[in-house]
Amino acid sequence: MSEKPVSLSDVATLAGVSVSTASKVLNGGGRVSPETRKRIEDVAARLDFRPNALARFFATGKSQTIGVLTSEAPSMFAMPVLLGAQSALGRREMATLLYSVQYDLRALGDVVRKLRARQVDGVVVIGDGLERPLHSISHSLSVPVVYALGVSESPDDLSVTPDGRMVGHLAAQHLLDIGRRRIVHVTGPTTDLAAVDRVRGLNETLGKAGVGLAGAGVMYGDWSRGWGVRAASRLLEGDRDFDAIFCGNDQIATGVHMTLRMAGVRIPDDVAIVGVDNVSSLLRQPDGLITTVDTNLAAVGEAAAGYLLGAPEAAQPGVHYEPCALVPGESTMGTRPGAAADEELYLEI
Amino acid sequence: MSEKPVSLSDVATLAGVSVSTASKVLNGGGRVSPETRKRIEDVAARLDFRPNALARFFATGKSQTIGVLTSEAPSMFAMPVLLGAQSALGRREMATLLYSVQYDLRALGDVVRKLRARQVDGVVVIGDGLERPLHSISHSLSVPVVYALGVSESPDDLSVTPDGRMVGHLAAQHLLDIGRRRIVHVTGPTTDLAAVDRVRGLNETLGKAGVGLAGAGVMYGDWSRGWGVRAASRLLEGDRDFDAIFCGNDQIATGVHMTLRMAGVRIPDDVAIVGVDNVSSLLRQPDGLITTVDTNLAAVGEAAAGYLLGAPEAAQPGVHYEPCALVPGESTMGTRPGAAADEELYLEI
DNA sequence: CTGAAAGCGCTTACAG
DNA sequence: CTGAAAGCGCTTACAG
Repeated sequence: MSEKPVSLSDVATLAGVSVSTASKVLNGGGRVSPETRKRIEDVAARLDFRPNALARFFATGKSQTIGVLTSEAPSMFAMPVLLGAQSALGRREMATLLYSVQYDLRALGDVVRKLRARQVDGVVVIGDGLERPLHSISHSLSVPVVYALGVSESPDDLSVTPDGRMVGHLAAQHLLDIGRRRIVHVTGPTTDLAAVDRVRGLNETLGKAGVGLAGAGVMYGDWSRGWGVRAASRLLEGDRDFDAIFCGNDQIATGVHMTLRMAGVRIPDDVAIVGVDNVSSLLRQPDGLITTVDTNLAAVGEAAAGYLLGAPEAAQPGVHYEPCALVPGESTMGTRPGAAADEELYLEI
Repeated sequence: MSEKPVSLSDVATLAGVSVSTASKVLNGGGRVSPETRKRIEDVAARLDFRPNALARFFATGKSQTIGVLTSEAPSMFAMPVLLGAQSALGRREMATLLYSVQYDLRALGDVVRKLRARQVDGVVVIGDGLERPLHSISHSLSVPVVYALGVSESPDDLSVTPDGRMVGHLAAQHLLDIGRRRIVHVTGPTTDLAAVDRVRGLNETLGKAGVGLAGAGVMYGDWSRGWGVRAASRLLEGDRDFDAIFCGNDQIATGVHMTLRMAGVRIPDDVAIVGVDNVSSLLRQPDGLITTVDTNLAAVGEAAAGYLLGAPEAAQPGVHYEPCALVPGESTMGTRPGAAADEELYLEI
């Protein structure tokens, strides 16, 4: 389909001016007479002139490109962050160069070389949560680097991550609001700072209300549905003195939900459940079954891109926390009247 | 911490040759005496010479970059495809330029301009399943375009997507293998080709075994957990003459699972359940609870990249189907002895 | 086997 | 307000 592309000098020639002047006009700047300007703009429009970005990058030494690093193992939580960042970058005419790497030093070294060779103007490193700090690559690049969905090992770096304490605050406040006072917490590994932050927020809000955690305290495990199943079984074997379970994520909440219902526990009447992550919505199949805290991952990505492009030297190093939001569902609010109309199809085949 | 970068002419000077010769050597080609070659390579290594990619792209007119388009709304299923493509591209020294767009014509027009301005050498369009055909942008680009996780509206385009019939085959065969004969199928909308393909595969394999679907046939609905809950409730209200449920995805399977267990149905003893997508593994929290068919999304992305780079004119237009794989879990195999050791921690706080 | 030279299409001081 | 010229760092026929 491509005719040979129109160049700046084509435009200049046809407009009867020099390339310098044409360049100046098309980049919006400089003192140029209105008539000349208009003539050039008209010709450019008529020829559908598209500047050769490769030539421009070369001439300016800037690629108008941001490198985005993501972990090779596909954690779906990185996706919204990635798209949030891409969207914010796109708005500023920046392109997104994606690299997926294993976060070991050797692979990182390779990718840093590639980023340098391509002269990226900045880098966003997307992590995989707070279980491990992210290797800092800032010292091996001369352009700004921001870390997202994870925290850099170096305190001199800027990291953006969901506000885990706020997750705990929102969940606790919601459960208090619906009158629950005997709350237990089932979550992931005690070594994962995401779990720890949520516990902290939970305790802060409960503490203010003069309420303590019910039962044996926090049940740490892993992040799987299977752990939710097992944790709920244990709770059922105990004194059953609880009216709400705050789960560290939606997978655990699903496991808990399955197990409690199987035991005849009514949800939310007997026990309310809150999860975290809003997974059903991430899967594009929102069902409102489980009340959850949405960690707003797109905003994390957008914020990271914003810090990168905004005023890199102005943004304070350290960890920036993005606010999250509670998404009410049936596991705390019950079924709303009128919901779940039976509009499905039955079909013989 | 960047010193001024080393240029090709620095290398040439220090090696006592011309830039032409240095260029030839460093690009691996040409007739050059072994001594000269070695001298240049040594100097390049010593100076840690990294060619300026921007200059090279400009000189050659090729950007060594592939544009990857993905839908703006973050469907997590696109993530593994994206990473698979990026990984295959990276292996060939190609970079991945990511654009997320709404798939409407106007937004597509904009992004096509950007892709052209940046002189991408090819494009992968990542779709969002088979519910709608993808707009074809091939005619507005002079470089090859491949469609993944979706099918282009144009039969002249090459599309790569998971093999939906094989999903049905595998699920059916697995259920037959474990002795089930009264199988029902609960799936998504009848308008979604992914659902339709799976139904077709299911019927083919059951047909060969002389088994028909149990009950009222295929239950079409949506892809949500909520639909799984409602479908299972209806089945429980019926004659209960079924010993297996093949669910169109894992969300539906989870809803079905919750509901059956709540009703005291034993899984898999009374009813076996199979889902699709291997979501728990995509979430990096595999739990083995539900037998599922993994659609191998990373392979879809890799295949798309492969067609793009391989021999674009050799690859036949049309739809290419990537094979998928069954991942057995407790919902058909029961708990394996020794599994689910109770290694979690209890912690007071 | 090696090198001088032109060229890729743009930007950017600088001079007029 | 406008233009001539140099330069960005590499590749690529071409001549020797």
